[in-house]
Amino acid sequence: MISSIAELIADRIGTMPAGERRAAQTLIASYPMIGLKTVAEFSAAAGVSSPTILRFVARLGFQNYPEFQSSLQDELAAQLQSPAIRTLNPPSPNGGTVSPMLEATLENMRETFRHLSDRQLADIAARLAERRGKTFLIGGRFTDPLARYMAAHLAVIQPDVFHLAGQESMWRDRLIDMGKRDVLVIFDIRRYQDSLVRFAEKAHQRGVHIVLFTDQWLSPIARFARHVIAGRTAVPSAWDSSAALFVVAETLIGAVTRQLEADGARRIREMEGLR
Amino acid sequence: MISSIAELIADRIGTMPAGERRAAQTLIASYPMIGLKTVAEFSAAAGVSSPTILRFVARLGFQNYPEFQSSLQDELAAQLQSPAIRTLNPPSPNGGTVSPMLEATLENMRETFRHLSDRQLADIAARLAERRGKTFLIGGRFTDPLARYMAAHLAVIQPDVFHLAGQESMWRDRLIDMGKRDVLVIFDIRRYQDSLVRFAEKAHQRGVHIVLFTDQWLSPIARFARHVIAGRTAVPSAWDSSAALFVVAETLIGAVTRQLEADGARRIREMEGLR
DNA sequence: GGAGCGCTGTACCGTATGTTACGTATTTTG
DNA sequence: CAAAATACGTAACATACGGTACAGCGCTCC
Repeated sequence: MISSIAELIADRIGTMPAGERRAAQTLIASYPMIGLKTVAEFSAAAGVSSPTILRFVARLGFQNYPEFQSSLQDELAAQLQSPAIRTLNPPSPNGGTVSPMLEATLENMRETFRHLSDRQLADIAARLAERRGKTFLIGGRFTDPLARYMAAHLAVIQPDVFHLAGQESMWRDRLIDMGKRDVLVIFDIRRYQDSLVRFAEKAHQRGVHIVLFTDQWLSPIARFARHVIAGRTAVPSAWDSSAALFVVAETLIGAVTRQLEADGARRIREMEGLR
Repeated sequence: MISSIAELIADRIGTMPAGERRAAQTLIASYPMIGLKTVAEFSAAAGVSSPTILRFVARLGFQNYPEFQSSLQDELAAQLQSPAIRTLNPPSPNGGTVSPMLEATLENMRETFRHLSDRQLADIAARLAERRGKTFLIGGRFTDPLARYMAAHLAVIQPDVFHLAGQESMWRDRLIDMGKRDVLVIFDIRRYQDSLVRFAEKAHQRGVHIVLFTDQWLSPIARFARHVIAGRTAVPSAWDSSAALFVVAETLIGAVTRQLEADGARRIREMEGLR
């Protein structure tokens, strides 16, 4: 079975004429970067003419050059998605069935935070901490517990934190209370829920500051969101994993808490007194 | 020092207008693949117009789009050359405040799973999968969302799954329905809630099979529990972290699902038909 | 050694791509 | 609340890119 273009080339390089073989060798030499550049650059690097490159690509079975490039990109994307899990985590002590799940989850978290800057988290935390308006949280079918989790914590350290639960009609009515000064935190991963999208759109129209927790494919709500947190969700299971988003949520909770403490919020001091 | 385009974006995303921010978020979400495609595809994926994409790359300091793409390609090439760099993220590129939190969380998970045998998880999963009785789930003040999360999933793949919510009196009444054949999943971490302990004790007396998710100091409920999952909760934050327990819960959900599929559960097949 | 075949490059073409100008909408500021 | 500034998209534009026709060259095989 041939799964990569590199293998495909290795398989057919024997049957190629001299010029195309040079093209093949050049591509293999710095695989796959040259293939992502233009035909002209490729041909120059290989020391052949442009048509030879195109004939080379055609021989590999591609209809045209862009199709060939897309294929290379897909391959790269797949490679980046699963960044050689083996090479990373210490050769799991448990050889059993749980390990793959844990390994994938750990990797998801690293990957999620890699694409998430301190700056971005700090911005969101700051927005949540500045008590100008209200904070609303809502989630989808499986992610609503995350919204609840976050709401439960935030509600302790600041007033006006509301988790939107129950029927769609229930929270839609709450839109009246929302305005420019308010923040709406939404959790939405595949399969994205229409009701949430509609809700987000309406809130957006009212000028609500939307913070979206979603997966790497981005819920359509990203259109309306001021801040988007894209977490990795793929695990070897029938279900998607929300663990990475959960950790981001906890991080955010911690950051907001620290922020409020730094601001010397009266509420925090009073609360410590109550314990 | 900014070395990658991703960091560059993270640094400036705050100063970008809405449209360009969408472009930035789209790129980050599936970094860097979208950036290698055409402006038209990029703009479509981000839901903005082509000029916005170009303004976005211009703001990042590139003269034109091809230059931006070349830069991305160089970055990719460097990454592919030395996959080691990818893996050793630990020398945290984020010198900021999130890393310690993430590191601690990852370590908590490893530590939690180290003390958790496959056997133990398999036993619990088996107990949950064998449909002799009902499954009840409940949690404490901050962990109840975990109970909800697990209940939401289990309820999809099997009947008689109940999340106990609301007032204490509410779920205490449900005790009448519980018996030897039933399973009660409890989440309880510091500070342990008396109400939960009392509830667990009563359930135990009725012969209910108790599965306890708790922290490393063990809730008093451990006395009555048939299975105890002790997760690490310590993180550099004002709050305890439930992330490790969350991951265990997801693992368990996955295991139960697999088990039921293996059993060829009628319900699973019917459900796939309903989609 | 000559005829035939196949490979390769030059030159040209059509088009898809990146780019720019401008008008409208939206937000910000006084 | 008005006016200015900024941001965004539509549409027209230019270029450079991929694609193709064709001619020359070398190679192979009679």
